[in-house]
Amino acid sequence: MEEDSIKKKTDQASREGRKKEEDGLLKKRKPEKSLETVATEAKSNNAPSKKVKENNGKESRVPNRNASEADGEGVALKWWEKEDDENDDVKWNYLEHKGVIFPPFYEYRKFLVKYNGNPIELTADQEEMAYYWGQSVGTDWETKEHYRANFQKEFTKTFDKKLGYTNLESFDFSDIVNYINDQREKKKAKTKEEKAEEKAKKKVKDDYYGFAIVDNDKEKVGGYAIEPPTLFKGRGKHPKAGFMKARILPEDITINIAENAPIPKCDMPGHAWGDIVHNNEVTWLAFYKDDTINTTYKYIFLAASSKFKGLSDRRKYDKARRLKDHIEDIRRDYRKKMNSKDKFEKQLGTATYLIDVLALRVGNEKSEDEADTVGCCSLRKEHVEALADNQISLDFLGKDSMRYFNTVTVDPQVWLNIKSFLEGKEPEQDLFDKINTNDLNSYLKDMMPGLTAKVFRTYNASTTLERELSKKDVSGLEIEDKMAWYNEANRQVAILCNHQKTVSKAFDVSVEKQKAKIEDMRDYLAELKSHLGKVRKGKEGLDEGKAEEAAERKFRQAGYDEKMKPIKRKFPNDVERTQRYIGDVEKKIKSKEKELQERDENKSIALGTSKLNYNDPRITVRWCKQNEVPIEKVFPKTVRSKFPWAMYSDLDWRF
DNA sequence: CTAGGAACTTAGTAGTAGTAAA
DNA sequence: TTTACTACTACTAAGTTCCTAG
Repeated sequence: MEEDSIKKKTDQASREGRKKEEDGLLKKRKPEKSLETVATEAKSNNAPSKKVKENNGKESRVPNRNASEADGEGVALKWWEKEDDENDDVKWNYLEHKGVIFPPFYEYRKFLVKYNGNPIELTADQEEMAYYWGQSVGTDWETKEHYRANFQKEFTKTFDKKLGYTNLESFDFSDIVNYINDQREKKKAKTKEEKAEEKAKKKVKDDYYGFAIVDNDKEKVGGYAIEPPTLFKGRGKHPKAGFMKARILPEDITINIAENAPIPKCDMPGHAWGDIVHNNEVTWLAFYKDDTINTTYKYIFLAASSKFKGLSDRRKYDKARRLKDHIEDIRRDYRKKMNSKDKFEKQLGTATYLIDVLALRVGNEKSEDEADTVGCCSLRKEHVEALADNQISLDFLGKDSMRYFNTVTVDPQVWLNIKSFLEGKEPEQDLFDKINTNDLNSYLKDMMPGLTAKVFRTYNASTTLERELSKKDVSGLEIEDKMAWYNEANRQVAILCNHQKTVSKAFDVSVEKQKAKIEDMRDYLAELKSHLGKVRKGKEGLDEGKAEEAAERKFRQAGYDEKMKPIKRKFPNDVERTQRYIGDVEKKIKSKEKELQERDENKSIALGTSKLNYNDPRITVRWCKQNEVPIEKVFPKTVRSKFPWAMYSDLDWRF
């Protein structure tokens, strides 16, 4: 079941590819079922090996193969081994799945809730809301002003005005909060057996809901669970954070299946799907619209490992690669525009420059009901400053309200343009007042078919990764150093794209501990050296117990608890071994320091986003092959399962 | 030509599972 | 074996893009 080495896969793939060409078998081969396939299907009851009658009398189809398996077992023909005809208005000819699963209803427990110290009665709906508030107590959400205010508004308006229950602070939800905390404790205290049992239950659900049949393939479904109602937790200062997110019922759901596929069973008694459609020009399996928090569309799609996702992902990267052939032209062109007398052109050129050079997002308009975040086209004067020496400073909240804060030297013409665009404007006025995202994308389309602003992020990310990786020949290095180098290149991409994560609360504490431990190792090193001197002179060496006691005392004085133990002391009574120990400890200190430094550099940078969405995986695969780094060292399981199509790229592949 | 509907990609966080260190 | 920390995954929010209707 373990994945083969990449090399083996490549050989196999190219062999098969060649064979097919020779045989003229590029056309769809009738897939034969291998023994393995049959065995797998028999083992997992997810594959409908018997024809099952569903409620509309249609029969479930038996998939020929499991398309989500990338390990080569029992798969007759994989989509990435076929030519991409690019023409896929029709996404499927057959689609069958089990629909979605709903969260349990709220259980009305009649908790004791007080207002100004007096017990009050809550209806089931009120209690449910209060319960969701209780879930926020003790988290950061509890103290967020807008979240509090919105919840207060929405919750208090459910009461009769005459009661005067208007103030969130005056409510006492401790009964609810205690219950929630109890439940959390219980969850933590679960035994191995209980956990295993839960896991088994989850697997049964996964086996049932987690797969769809698309044409002849069995495909993995993405998230099929309907989001439970709760208080909306929008990022940043979202105007609607703290409001109730509605409970979704089957009537809200539209199911998309083939006409001749069985209608999935609705798991909520007394309810029925809102609609059944047979739209084979889209890839979604189910969808609903939620109007409680603005208007949001939610979809059930296939998982990232599916053909639908993989094919469009590969197209995305290939489009970004195509940009390579146009980039010089485009850069020349937008620079020309930057110099134009026409203000529209001037802004178009300047904005394109920022998107290309700083990897900014295009920045569509947003409504009043969303968090105030911006991208390139929606930058306002207050976000931009023209400094001396052709430098500009950008400071704004981007997607997910992540701060983009950067001071860069730009092209002199860009600097002049920005300065002029800023002139005479109020802080809240748009930097680019003559253009919008539509103009920008139309311009890009003219320069290259299919080109849009986001392609630049993919292009620049992948280009950066490839360039950074090639800056050093790592072939002779230890595997850890190779990985460190890969991560360093990955880091450069993450910085370019401004992919951040919040530093965990425990981070500083754990860094302090690490430092103290390194300090302790240094002490030990000094002790070893002094011990060496003594042994050389034939004198009695240091005492291990005493040294450890002293180190222990030092830790306690610094306030560390009992669990924090100093490094084990060993003072051998011969020169040779002592010297070896010295070498060992020195090495250990160095590696720990390096580790610490890396942790610090990475503490607020998220590498995963670029790995999953921006870096053409074939760059990584090639680099790994070239440097004999097993792919699983840099691509965790989920990443590998997303990119089966990339595993075959060989040594001369270039982005 | 604009607003907003529809479909799809990209994003960070919380919590859990896995693993290394002690 | 326990603890401490890291790595992953699940979840769901927040973008982009394309399109259509008014």
